[in-house]
Amino acid sequence: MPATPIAGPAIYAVDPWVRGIPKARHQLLSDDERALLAKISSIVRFKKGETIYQEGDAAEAAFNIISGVVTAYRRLADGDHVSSFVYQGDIFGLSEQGCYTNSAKAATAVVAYKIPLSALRRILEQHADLDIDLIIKLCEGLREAQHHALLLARKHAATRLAMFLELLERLQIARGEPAAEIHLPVGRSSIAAYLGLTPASLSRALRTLTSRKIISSRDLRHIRILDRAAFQKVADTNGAGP
Amino acid sequence: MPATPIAGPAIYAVDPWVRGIPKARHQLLSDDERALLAKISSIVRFKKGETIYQEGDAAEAAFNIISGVVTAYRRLADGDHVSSFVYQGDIFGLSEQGCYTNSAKAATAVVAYKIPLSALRRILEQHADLDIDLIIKLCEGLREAQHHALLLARKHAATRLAMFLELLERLQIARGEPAAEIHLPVGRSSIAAYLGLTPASLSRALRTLTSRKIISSRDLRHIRILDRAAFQKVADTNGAGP
DNA sequence: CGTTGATTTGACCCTAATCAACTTAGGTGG
DNA sequence: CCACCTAAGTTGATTAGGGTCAAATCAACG
Repeated sequence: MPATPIAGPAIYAVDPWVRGIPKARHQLLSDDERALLAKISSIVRFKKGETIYQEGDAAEAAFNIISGVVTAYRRLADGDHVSSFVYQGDIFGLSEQGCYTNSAKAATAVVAYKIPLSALRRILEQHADLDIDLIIKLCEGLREAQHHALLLARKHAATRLAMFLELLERLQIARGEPAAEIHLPVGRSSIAAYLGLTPASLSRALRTLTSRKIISSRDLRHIRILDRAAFQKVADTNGAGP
Repeated sequence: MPATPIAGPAIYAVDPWVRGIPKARHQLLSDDERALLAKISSIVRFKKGETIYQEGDAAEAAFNIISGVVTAYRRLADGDHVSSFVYQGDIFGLSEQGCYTNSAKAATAVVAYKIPLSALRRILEQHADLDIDLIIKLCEGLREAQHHALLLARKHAATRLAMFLELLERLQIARGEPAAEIHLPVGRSSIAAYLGLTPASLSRALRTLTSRKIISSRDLRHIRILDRAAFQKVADTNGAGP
């Protein structure tokens, strides 16, 4: 046996009830619970760009990401809308009446636990602790979706972009990664689809912040915040700065 | 004893797992569960316009609406953003780390169960059935928040408005109310804040649909869809019709 | 019946969409 | 390892649509 075997599914979240260090994310599942879930799940791998499931497909399983990033999106007549970027320790594969409500594709190479819903339901009926963990995680998902809506309600492209970068940075910190630089998990068009902008507008917003020396980008996937105060102002207010 | 005493909190939702009649909403709680919850809750009343709690307040209780409509919103530097309209059978009062993440005010006169979180947590640890009901309801809330984000990502005011009316109609049907006419629970400015528009733009969007004979409004709170096909086209596509 | 706040309308401005041309990045095969 | 090829991203010119601010109308309430 290896020294650190994979213990089983892991759910990371901020506790909705307990007061603690701001945004302290922790592992919700105990070792026993992880082992329990491991017994009913299988490990699956997806190549970058691969479709995991599509909106409307019969939902047989939920997924828990071990590594990589998944894009959850909906296909519309006029292009895609990205609902969320799903990271390690997150869950995806929500269903409504037995069908997935959105599509999912691997934004990077992905390794995940695949948890059949039938088995999951059985376990949830038995183990109240597990239910509570799931409730906590769902609360977090709900808050994130509401944050997304808040972002989309902002009227200026630069504000939306700044809020998004702020979000990525927060997630990075919560994951314990270095946060000097913000890492973009996906390409421009996916970000634009998340922000409700066209790629062209996103590009311009990026240019605006860059030329104002508020941010700088090392390459297409790495952004650094140079002027925190100005950045915050763009993220918070709608009006353009002086 | 009256013939139909108030049985206790009620949660209505669409089951995420079981396939059934499209969008069939039903009562999740059994009589026993409702009685159990009733024991720890109190009934509270709010006058129209009254603030129920504010973002950042210490969260001591969740609420379950018996009658009336509540507006959940966030206060921003440049006006309010409405996250959701909460109806009978819904729950509100989500928290993060012991604090409410948004504000809530009564859009109409409201009667609700107030459920202390401490007692709720205790019950949830015991009763796995109840947890599952809550999970189902949270899934529904998540889907709704994602739908809201989808709506806000649409670029045309008329499209957002149509999607919103569609939503209200769907909810009305789910509640078993007559759906010949769509009832708006709140005033224009709240709707605008939900749609990410200014009241002026909302007014114009309304006018556009009205003058194209797609909808008509009896008064400020009642709208009727005249041309279903055209309406659907506005809601679905982004491009303007001929 | 008047007062107050909400809603509609108008004139103008400004931002992001559009469409298209151009450039860059990244992957492929020689 | 480099040249090529394709998809992705950027940039420019133009336009449509919503924001803004202000005035006028309407509704609700006392």
